[in-house]
Amino acid sequence: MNVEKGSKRKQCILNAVLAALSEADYSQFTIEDIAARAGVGKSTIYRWWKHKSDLVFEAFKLHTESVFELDFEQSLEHNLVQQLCKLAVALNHPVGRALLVVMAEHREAAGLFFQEYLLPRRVQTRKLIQCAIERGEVRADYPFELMLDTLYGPIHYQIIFFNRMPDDAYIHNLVRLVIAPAQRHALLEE
Amino acid sequence: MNVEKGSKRKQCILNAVLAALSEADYSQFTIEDIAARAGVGKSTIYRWWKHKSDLVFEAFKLHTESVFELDFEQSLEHNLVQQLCKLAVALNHPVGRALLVVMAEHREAAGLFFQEYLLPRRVQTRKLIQCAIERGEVRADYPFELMLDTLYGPIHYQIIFFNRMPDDAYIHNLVRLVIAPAQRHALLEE
Amino acid sequence: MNVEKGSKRKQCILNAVLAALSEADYSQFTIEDIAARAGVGKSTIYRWWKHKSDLVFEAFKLHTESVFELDFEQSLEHNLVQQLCKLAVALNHPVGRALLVVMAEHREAAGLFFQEYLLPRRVQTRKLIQCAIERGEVRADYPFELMLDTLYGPIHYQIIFFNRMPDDAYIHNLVRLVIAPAQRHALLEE
Amino acid sequence: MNVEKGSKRKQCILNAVLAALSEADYSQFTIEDIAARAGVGKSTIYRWWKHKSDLVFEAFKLHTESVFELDFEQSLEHNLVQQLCKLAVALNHPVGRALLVVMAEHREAAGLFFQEYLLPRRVQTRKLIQCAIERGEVRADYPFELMLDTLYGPIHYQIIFFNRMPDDAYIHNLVRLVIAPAQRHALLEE
DNA sequence: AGCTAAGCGAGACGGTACGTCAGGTCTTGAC
DNA sequence: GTCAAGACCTGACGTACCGTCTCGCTTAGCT
Repeated sequence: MNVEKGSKRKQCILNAVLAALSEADYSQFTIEDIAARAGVGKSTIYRWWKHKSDLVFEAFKLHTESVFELDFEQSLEHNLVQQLCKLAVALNHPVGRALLVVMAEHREAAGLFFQEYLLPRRVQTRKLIQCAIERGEVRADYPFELMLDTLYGPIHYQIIFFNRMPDDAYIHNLVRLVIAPAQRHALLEE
Repeated sequence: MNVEKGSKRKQCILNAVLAALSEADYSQFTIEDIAARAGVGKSTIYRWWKHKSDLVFEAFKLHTESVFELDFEQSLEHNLVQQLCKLAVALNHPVGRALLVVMAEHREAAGLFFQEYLLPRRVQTRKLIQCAIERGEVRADYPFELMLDTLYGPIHYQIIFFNRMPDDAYIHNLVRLVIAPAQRHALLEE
Repeated sequence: MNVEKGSKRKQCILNAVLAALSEADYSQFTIEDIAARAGVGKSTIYRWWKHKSDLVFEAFKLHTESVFELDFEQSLEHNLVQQLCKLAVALNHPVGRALLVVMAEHREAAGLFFQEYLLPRRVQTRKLIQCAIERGEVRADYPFELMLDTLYGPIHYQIIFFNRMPDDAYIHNLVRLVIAPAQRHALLEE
Repeated sequence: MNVEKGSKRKQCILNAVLAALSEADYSQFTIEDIAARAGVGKSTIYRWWKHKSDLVFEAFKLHTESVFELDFEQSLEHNLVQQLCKLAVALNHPVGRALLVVMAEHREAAGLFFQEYLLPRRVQTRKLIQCAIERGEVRADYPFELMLDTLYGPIHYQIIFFNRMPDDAYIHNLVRLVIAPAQRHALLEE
């Protein structure tokens, strides 16, 4: 099929993107290099992706498909720790670093990507929280949106500013610190 | 004096940087434009700043001198709210946006800038916390480093990913949420 | 066709070179100006010509195609006068002046150009001399290589050092003076 | 004295020029390099020489003072051979090469230099010819100006175009070929 | 001997052109 | 008919020198 062929090519190009970003960071990432690696003409790339940034977005999606998977059977805390660990690894990986550059560079594109990809994942996490509430793990009247920012924010902050990937211990401490009040209040109010 | 003369020119160039970044974002920010705005040869810029990133760093410093001023007479909460508000404004300003791009792009340069400029400011905040401990505002045994990440992190996260400047209400809520446990414990332990 | 298309653009660039050199001398001759005149990017020029000198060489070839045409029906003297007259005009033209600068500046490139372009023309002149010998115009045992230097040399010398284009009278006298011995001996030996 | 001091400095600069041109050709010849070599500020150079070309002219004069010395006791032929040999060496030396570049580049400056320096030397040679005429070495009615061009021209021609320094044999043959008619005619008319 | 003014080194400065590079568009020939 | 290959225009990069200019520091010459 046409579609299949196209898909095959797209896949090939995205693999080249992942390979390129794994070898060097975003500053040496060029379309021409990707085309050469993929054995493809530049025009073929531009046929499907309007900008270099789109390539990075898509590569990041490919690279982080599993990061946002939740296990509704497990506790909220366990899920958050798992997710943040995977997120930290993903963001610290060259592909994630590239994503951060692109997000910082192209505000509108960043906004779109956030709306279309990251926000829905966050919605999933909200659903998880809802479950936790229903299971009595955390109290219901708590600013969970804000709480999520205090979880996701520090991960990004550490990577960009401290230039350091938060390790498991950091993330464990972070999660415990942040969800404690939501739990403690619950306990207190009992 | 030599110093004054040099400073005058440098000042002029940095003003051009601020002007340029105010009119358009970092992607249209070019050395040649800065040189033209400042009425200066390109070489004069390259004589003092090795990279475009250095220009941005310095412009950011200039632009945020007052952001990190603390008032040790006031409460910790008040200081944090004030500082985060000013930080949010500064980061959301084109100069701050440019800084974020540069930090994401140039890891090493970012590390240096963080060590030399941002970390010392954070040390000041730590001192403020020490005061607050001594004044009994907050308990002593609390992971304040981590707490600071949960304050600074969300501000950056909101700006980069939500593409939105946290407003005063957000920051008030954030600070209250984050320092509450440190205070509550203190109260509880009395 | 590819060739034609490329040729068209190359032609366009070479025309720009000729135009530029006609308006100002080699010292104001810049690649950027050529690119602008030809409505072409700089890189397009650099794709085909490694150095500015190559542009000048090629422009000179274009400009002097007819200079070295010989008429084997005519006498040696007549041919030499004709050729030297055309050569004088060509060298005195801005394009020729530029060639002289480039030849003086880039010895190796000059050597190549001489080998590949000027020497073959000189070989033609040698053939003409051979004809003249066979026709009895000049004697066979004469150092014609050296003689050619005493013809071409003064033309260049006048242009570079006297900054003056040799006129027809000068060239007539020169040729007569130089070939007389070759002829006279022939006569004497009869 | 002021003059002496200035002279000392000028000498020092000219030595630096000769040294620089001996090590690399004119294309790497920069004022800044000369200033550094001479341990002198750029402004000191520009105080005495308006342009880079003037430096080359003066260095060439310094370098060729002895080239144009004639020995009126010796025969015309001997003098010409000697002079042309020395000229060939001088022109082939980097300083001479630089002179050729500058002459080709700056027509007006070249004209001035020719008028003020080279032409007077040629006048000396004319005087020598006058002696030769009076001594009966050569006939009086001969186009000696043109003849001189056929001597000097080929030397320059060989150096610039053949990129080859004429050796003694070449020069001997050249001189003999060129002055033979002037001598032979003299003989014939006796 | 001390003082002042010229001369100087050092090198910053505004420019101009360089040659390179990559982005994103457009063309072409082969498959 | 599609697509790799790559030519093309654009525009910024960072570098190298130019010729001008300003700065203080010598240092000579006069008091």
